[in-house]
Amino acid sequence: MKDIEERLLRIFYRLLDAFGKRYWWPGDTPLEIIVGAVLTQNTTWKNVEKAINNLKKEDMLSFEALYGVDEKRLSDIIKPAGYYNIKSNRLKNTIKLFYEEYNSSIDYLSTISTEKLRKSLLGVKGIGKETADSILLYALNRPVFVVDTYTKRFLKNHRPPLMDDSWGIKDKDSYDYIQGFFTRHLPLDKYIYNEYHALIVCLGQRYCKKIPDCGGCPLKGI
DNA sequence: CACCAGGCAAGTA
DNA sequence: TACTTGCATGGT
Repeated sequence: MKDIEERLLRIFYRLLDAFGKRYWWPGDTPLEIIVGAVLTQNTTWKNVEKAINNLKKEDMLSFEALYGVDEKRLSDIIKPAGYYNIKSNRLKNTIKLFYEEYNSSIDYLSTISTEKLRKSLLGVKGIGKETADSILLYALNRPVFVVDTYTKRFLKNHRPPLMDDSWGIKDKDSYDYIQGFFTRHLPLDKYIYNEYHALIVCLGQRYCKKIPDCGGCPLKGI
C-alpha cells in the first residue's frame, strides 16, 4: 500500500520535472472556471476560449448577466464551443444553482462542505462527475481528484510494468473507483490533485493518444 | 475525406 | 448494469 503511494508520487514528480507546472485552471475568476468546465465537455480548450472571449466581449461573464440572459442568445454567443444548444441550457442550469442557492457568493460557498456542494452540483442537469469535480477542485479549491478520459487512458496504457496488476485497476473501472484509488494512495492535498490531473492531461495530449506508446514519454524507464 | 476533442443524458436490452 | 446515440464547432 505504501508502495503504491511512493510509486504515484514518483510518477508525479517525473511528470512535473518533464512538463513543469501547468497553472491550471486557465481563468481569472471562479465563475470563469465554472463556465469553462461546462463548455469544455468533450471539446477542445481552444474552442472554449473563443466562447469565453465572446462572453467577455458581450460583458456576460457575471452571475447576474448569465442568470438573466435569454437561453437562445446565450447559445449564439457560445457557438464556437460546439453543442451550443445543449451547453446553453447546461450553463443556465449551473448558474441558476449558484445564483439561487448560494447567492452567487464565493465567500458563502466557502462555508459549505465539499460533500454538500458535490451533491448539489450533481443535481444539476448537465453536470456529471467530472464537471462537478473540476468545479470543486479548480474553481472552489477543494481537495477532489478529477478523473477524465486521459486519466483512464493513463492507467490503461501504463500498467504493467509501470503499475502492478496488484493495484487492482481494471479497464472498465468506474469513475468512483478510479477516483478512490488516487485519493486512497495520495495525500489529501489540493495542490497535488490540481497538478497531477493537469500533468496527466499534458502527458496524454503529447504522448499517449490511443494506444500504449511511450516513445519519448518521460515515464519511460521510471 | 475521416477522426478527434479536458462529457452528459436519455434510451434500449 | 452495460452499451448506444445525439449533440456541433474547429483543427489535424
